Amino acid sequence: RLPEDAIGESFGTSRTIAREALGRLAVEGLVDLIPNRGAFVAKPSLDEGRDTFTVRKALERLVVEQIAANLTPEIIEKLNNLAANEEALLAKSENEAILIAGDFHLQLAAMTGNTLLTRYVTEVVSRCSLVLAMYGRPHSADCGVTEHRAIIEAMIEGNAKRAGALMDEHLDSVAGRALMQQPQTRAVRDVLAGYADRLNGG
Amino acid sequence: RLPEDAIGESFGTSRTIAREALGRLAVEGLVDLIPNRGAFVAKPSLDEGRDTFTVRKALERLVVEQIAANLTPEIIEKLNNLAANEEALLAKSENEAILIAGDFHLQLAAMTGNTLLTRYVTEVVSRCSLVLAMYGRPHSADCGVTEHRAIIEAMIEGNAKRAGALMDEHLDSVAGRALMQQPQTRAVRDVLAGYADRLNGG
DNA sequence: CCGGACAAGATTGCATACAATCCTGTCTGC
DNA sequence: GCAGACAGGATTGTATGCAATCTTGTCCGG
Repeated sequence: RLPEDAIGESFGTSRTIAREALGRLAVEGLVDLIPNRGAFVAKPSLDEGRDTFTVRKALERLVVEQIAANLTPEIIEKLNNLAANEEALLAKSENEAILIAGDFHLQLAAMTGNTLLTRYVTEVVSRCSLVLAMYGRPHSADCGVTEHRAIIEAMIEGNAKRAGALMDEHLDSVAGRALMQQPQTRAVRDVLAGYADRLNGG
Repeated sequence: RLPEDAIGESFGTSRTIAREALGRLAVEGLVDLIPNRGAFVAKPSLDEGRDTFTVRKALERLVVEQIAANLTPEIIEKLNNLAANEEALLAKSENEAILIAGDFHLQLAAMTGNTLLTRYVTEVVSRCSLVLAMYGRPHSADCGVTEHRAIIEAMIEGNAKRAGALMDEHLDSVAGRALMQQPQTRAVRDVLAGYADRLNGG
């Protein structure tokens, strides 16, 4: 549970701002907003999780296709930097791998220059992170660096189709590791998550 | 311009609600919200318009592919009803053609059962309507009924690829009629739109 | 011992009040 | 005649107060 008073007070502001923030998080799908009940951390079902990944695949496929189709020298340089940066960061601290991996997808989206597309990708990436946090096993959210590298190379070649296919594959593998496998353990995790929520909330 | 007071009063409510509504419209891209300045009807640039259509194409392609890939008897019936309804309504009143055509795309999205996808499609359809209203010539927003019919048939056949391609084509033709042609008349329309806004606002 | 009604507390929904910011028109000085 | 400063008005940003709704704990009746 996320009462408005508590949020506002913890941020040194009033309920108005907290309310607004919760509203935004609600449209982003990170919190559920129940009328006259309040805000709760979103608890997407497994089906909703899959739906999110479905949309994400379509959007990110568009991202890489757009980039590959509109190559400029600056874009190519950015892509190379992206790959180098990622490897460097990942070698340094393995703990923040999830955040770094998410950033890769976000920066890719930003490279399209398409504001709406960037916003949507940002949203689905957040949602997917939440889904993975709920249903994924440890490390299942890791984006393989080699997969990223392959996608980048395909884009630099200008091979939009291949880049799109690779991104699709990549997201499938991330989602698959978390959402498709071991359907019987899901129920257990669901129950556990439910208890955790109740403990956390009340 | 859209002052909060006026909106609230016109709806018989206070600024709080009006403000919230404007916030929602802002995330939907229908109004621009400028800090300390207020809300204005969104005036997307032509590039933003094209970006919107780009995203829309990817999303609606996903919609028809999803439907074609998960056919059930109920879905097929709905699709047939959709086609029949559209023809009937369109024959009756030509004036509301734009709204009816938009509804077609929305109902299609809803059929996927994917909440997030439905929300995104709803958003991009709204945005595209705005773009067409700004830059399109009269009737350029008409969705060809025959094109809709063709898409439906492809879906019923279970031919996801063909349905996707047809939808792509369809949206290209709608966008193309409005956004690509006659780049020199664009400037004129821009100026006119600017004047219209100023007259309307103040 | 258990189920339902009821009251107290808590929390949201909405309206309003005050402060901060910005725009507009005017006035002065050059 | 014009640029810049300034005051007035308007509008947004935020906080707070009150009513409505929901939850929870308690008490009574069966």
